[in-house]
Amino acid sequence: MKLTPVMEKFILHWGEMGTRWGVNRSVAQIHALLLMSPKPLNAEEICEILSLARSNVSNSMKELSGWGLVKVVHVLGDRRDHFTTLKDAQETFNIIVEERKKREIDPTLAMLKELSLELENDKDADKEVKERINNMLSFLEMMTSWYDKMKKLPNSTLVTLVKAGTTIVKLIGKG
Amino acid sequence: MKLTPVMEKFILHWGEMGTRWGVNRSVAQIHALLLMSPKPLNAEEICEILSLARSNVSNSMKELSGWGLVKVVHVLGDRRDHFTTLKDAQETFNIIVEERKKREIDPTLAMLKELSLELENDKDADKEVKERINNMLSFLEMMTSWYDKMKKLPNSTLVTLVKAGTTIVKLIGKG
DNA sequence: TGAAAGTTTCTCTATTTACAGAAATAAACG
DNA sequence: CGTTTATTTCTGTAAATAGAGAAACTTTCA
Repeated sequence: MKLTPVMEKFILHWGEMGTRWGVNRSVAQIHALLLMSPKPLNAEEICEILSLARSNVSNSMKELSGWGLVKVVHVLGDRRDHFTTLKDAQETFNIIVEERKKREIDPTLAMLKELSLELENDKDADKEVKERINNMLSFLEMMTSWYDKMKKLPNSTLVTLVKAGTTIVKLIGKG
Repeated sequence: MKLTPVMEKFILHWGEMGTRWGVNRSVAQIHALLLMSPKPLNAEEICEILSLARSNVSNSMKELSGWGLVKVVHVLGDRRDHFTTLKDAQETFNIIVEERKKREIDPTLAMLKELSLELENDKDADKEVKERINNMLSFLEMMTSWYDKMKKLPNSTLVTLVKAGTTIVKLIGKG
């Protein structure tokens, strides 16, 4: 497959952003390539197109699978694995948000719960500290329980809700 | 200042998570320390408590200022800078989300706009690619414009909205 | 204005992470 | 079953990042 200039720009950008999103350049570039590719690609093709080592592609595929972002498919008469990724922006976004929550929020939530419990049975504990820990904990709990509800909704409902954003605020009344 | 076991746990955890959140351990530890500290701390105190080099603290303070997470205050009769951070979870969260959006979303939004424009004036461009770029672009635009509206609301309204999450869905009707 | 106190910038090293290439393993087919 | 093809794991090196300590610079006050 030959990359068009647009594809190349897209892949390079995605690769650079990858580091900010918590994955390395290779992983993000491969994801970008699969997003652009009209058909599933095998590992060898990915190596060639992106000039990456075979092992690097292998490991990156594993990481992308860990994120749930790539699927392995097979082509008739070819025993090699071929890889695709979801092409829908919203689905992709949902997955990334979910995974990042797991990695970036859940451990902190667990830690806060633990500390909150410890502080409860601690008569000498500083009142201010107790208060702040509990403030963080209850804020995060509120946000995550809201998120859990939202993610159960079908995407179409979410779109409706998001588009209705301003209307909702008016309905509920400010404050 | 002497750290209690709870504070220490909190600081160490925050430090570890920092790397996942896109800041280094020192920066995250300092932020955690300021979150727990009952009073503003000067650089020297931070060095001692966290066993960090003076220069490291200085650079970290600069980074935290860049995030808008710390404020410099002065104590009467002391010429040294003293540092505090917002103690409210929601405010802190708002700032972090805003900053991460700037770093993690905005550049991609700009890139997609650019590519979308290029593709528009390109008769030979692959139709599929065009479609995917535009799908991503319009999804991100929808999300960010929703976010821009939400962030204008006072926190209390946001809390109401989040708490009313389920009710809203029922009001709007599924789909 | 110069000594002291405070802060920042610079330089060098240690640590971590990324990634290529080789070796090892596993699967498929004749 | 051995040979070919595909994939993964291992090992070493390069690159990036973090962070200590020294040097340079700035501010404050006597």
